[in-house]
Amino acid sequence: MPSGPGAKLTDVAALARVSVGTVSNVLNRPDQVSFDKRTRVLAAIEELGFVRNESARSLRSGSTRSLGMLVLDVRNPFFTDVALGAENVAEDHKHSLILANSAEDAGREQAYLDLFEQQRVQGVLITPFGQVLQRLERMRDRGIPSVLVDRLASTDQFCSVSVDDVAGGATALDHLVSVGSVRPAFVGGPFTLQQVEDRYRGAADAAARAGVPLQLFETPDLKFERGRRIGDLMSNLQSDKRPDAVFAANDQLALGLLQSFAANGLRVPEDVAIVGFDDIDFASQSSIPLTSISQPRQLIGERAAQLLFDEIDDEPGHVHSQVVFTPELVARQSTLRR
Amino acid sequence: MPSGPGAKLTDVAALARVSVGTVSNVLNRPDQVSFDKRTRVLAAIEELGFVRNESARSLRSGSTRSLGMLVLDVRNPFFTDVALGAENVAEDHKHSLILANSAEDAGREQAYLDLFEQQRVQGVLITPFGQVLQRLERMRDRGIPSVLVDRLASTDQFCSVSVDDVAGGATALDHLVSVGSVRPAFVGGPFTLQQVEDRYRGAADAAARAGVPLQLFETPDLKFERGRRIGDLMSNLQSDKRPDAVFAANDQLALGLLQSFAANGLRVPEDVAIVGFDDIDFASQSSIPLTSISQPRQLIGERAAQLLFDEIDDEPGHVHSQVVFTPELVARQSTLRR
DNA sequence: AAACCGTCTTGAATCGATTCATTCAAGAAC
DNA sequence: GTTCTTGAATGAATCGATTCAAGACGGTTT
Repeated sequence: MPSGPGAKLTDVAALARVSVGTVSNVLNRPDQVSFDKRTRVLAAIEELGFVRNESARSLRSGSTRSLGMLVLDVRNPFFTDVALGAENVAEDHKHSLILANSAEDAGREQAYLDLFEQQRVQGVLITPFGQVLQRLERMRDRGIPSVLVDRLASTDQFCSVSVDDVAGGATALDHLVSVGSVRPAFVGGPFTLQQVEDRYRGAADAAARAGVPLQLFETPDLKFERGRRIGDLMSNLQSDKRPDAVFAANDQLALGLLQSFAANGLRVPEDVAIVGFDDIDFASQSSIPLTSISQPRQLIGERAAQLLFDEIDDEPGHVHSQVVFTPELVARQSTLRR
Repeated sequence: MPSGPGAKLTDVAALARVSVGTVSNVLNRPDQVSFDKRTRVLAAIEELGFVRNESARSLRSGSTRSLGMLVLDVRNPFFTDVALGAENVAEDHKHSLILANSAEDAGREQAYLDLFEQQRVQGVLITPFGQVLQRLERMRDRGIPSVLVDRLASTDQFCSVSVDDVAGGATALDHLVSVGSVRPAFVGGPFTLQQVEDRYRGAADAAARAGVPLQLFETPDLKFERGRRIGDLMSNLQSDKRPDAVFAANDQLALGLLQSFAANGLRVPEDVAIVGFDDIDFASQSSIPLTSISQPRQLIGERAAQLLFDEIDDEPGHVHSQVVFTPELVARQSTLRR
């Protein structure tokens, strides 16, 4: 019968009639302890229901076993997929991942970075929202490195893992033109998000090359509901003014548009074709499956975590690297009439 | 210019020419410190870039400022919404929420509970997967209480926040019958998940009352891909054997079914009507919007966190309570022909 | 001037696991 | 029989913030 709360290392040592050092060794370097003492200690641990106090452990040893991850929006499946990839790598390194949500709010972002510093996490994976690069540099100088996720590092001060959003934007627009669009539009915002900016720029360049105009619908966020509203707005335009194809800055927006068009009696893709970005699972699961620009979501998380562990383990000799994946078009029904 | 890594409390005290106790007071009870010392201390903190060491803090004070939350599947938007609600309440209490993902794996579930114990979290929010109730009781006896989320506590040993899944199941089936189904089916599993079991039972009872048979398609999980496969399987049935309506145990399954039916040329709802469960955002955003049984997702998370804080704060006099929300039908196009 | 009071401030003791220099035992080498 | 070597075990010192009993200070009252 395990007993009450709060057995500590010394209690275990007393019960097993060994020193505290030996108990600690059983916990951390079990092969350096003789068989019979080891078994005695393990039995004592079991009997007392001893659970090691992580605070004491990391205070003394000076290092925690955790990473912090700060994403723009936990409700966006893109980010939970990235987080999943990162979590798997963290687990391999026997670290845990603390997942936090800045919710596109600069204040929350700062608050969570405070928290990560206080907790002395070993490193941070972050999709930045506000102006945090300076702060991240400072943290790195104090021993908490970070890796930028889904965002190319504009300096050589950080590792980053991202996709080539400009190329992705161009791919999307080329595709729309190739299925016959002559009045394409871009929907997305805010343009302070680098991802949005880049996707737009890629699309705008491609449109210029193709000799078609690109209409712009700027939005304050990238949520479903926003897509719905923009969709309603477009649906009310005269058909010769209405875009015949839309490139949305992410899939949530795109799905909102899709639903709005369906509700307003517009046919997709005949009246309006749609391309999204991210290729979240729900894109293909939608009953008019959505054409999207696919990012290797889990892989992004995995690589980011690997780079972070490189920097953590290897502090002095570490060279920052920028991993850039090329996103791929996945053409589905929302742009392809059958 | 903030200096190097690792300024500690004593450094701050030295620079501000006060004692460590005073610095600690500035941090924790600022109103008990005179104005000029307080400003001196704050200036020193600023100058040194001091960040308090949470490990040391919680070792000495004996308490952390964090909750653990363990969900079945972070990739399911239902759970991220619940987590969001919980996180907001945690934030109000100046606690942070450590979000972890058991991924419907009993081993991971145990591992994360180990972690939470070692970290001495103040409490745990959990959607149990394996047999963990005994363990949770033991943890509570040692001072780490937990609240069951999306799962009715079968004992009076815990607080819980859930919805009435039996009623929800009945509502779903009644609705299908009311729109004309005579050959409804239930899709879901594993039945070791209480939620699945209850939703099925409610539906089965309702079917019996209505005098229709209820076909059962049992699944090993509740993911999209599974729904797609079951959908393909159903689509290949002869039309007089094929269910004319499906109640899926959650929305991800339902959306998989929806997509499969569309791909196989079955019309929804004319050939097959579909009801899901959870009413995640993507349910309504699907281009044939999905009828679903709605749960107050964020509210579930909020109430669960509130109950947990009640128990944390109020340890001796705490009475466990079961909050049960009644889920609501949200009828959309997947069951209503226009 | 002594006694008293409330408000600030002080600093040594403390939380619990880890570390590491030191001790010990037993076998190997000479 | 003595000295070395090796592997295991020991336990006091340590990590950094918090706590709290005790002290300092300034002002009031008697």
